[in-house]
Amino acid sequence: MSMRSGQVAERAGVNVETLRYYERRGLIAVPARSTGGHRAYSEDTVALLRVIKSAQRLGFTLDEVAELLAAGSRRHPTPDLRTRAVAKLKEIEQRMADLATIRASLQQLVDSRCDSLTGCTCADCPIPYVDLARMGGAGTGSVQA
Amino acid sequence: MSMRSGQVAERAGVNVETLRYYERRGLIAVPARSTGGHRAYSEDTVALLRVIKSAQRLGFTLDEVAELLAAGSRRHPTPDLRTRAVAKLKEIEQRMADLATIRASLQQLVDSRCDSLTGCTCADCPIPYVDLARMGGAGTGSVQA
DNA sequence: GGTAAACCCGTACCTGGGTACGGGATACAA
DNA sequence: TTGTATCCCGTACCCAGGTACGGGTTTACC
Repeated sequence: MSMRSGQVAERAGVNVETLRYYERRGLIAVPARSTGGHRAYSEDTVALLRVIKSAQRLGFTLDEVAELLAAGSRRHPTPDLRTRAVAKLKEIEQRMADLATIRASLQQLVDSRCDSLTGCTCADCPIPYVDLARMGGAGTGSVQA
Repeated sequence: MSMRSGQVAERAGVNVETLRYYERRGLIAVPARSTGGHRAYSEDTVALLRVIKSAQRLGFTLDEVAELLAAGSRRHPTPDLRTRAVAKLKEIEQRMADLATIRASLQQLVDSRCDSLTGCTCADCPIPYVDLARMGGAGTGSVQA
């Protein structure tokens, strides 16, 4: 019982084009074809797509997901997922720390009653001094579905 | 005492190309030109660039910075900056909350001793169920210098 | 057997914030 | 005056993760 791309896409909640894109990226296997050339997917593909989306929501990039999938398909897998999850956890925490710094600066700006980026007349204006250590680091960090 | 683009860029810690880019985007004024056509900037430009970079570090996009600058240059400015800062604060907090959710899921994954995205044999495997409410929302949220 | 929906392919486009390139002109010092 | 450092301009490219387009098949249903 094979499924066509549209069905798979709908059931996994992704765009049809995304299937082709993932195929190109090596995230999903090249599927069998009908006599006419249409892709014929197995049920597993839907589950795999859900796993990929889950991993993305956890903050893994598609490259990382591809590696994890490849590692998982080898027998006697290294404890790669755990290792990477721990590393990712650190990344996430760093990003949260950066956001906390930004939040503090913004809060200061609000408290000080600034009303203009340039000609602000408030005493103790924080704007020129906003200076976060270590910015420009790792992660642009899109984390979305 | 006007400065050339290279000097301004160096003093503000940005690339020369970035000056042209900001000019195109309307973030900095179109500068005067020398007889030969070279841009002649005033001292203020350096300060403005620093302000722009500060605002970026606070999480504002260049479009938002442009609007804030435009609003600030009108006399009797509305308390626009404060208003937007408050809104941005909410955005930042939402992003932090999302990251906290991700962190919790990752932590669960680590704790449950998962070792494969697909064929994980651990009891209580969280991977297929990672499901963050409200993802896919507002912010890709690059926050960098 | 007709027709409409779904599928095929390659390729271009999108967002955001820049950076790089190439060929030509200018500025400044020796 | 000549060298060379800097600047000019338009345009293309970079990252990630897709999405859209257009023209041509195939499948499914009546």
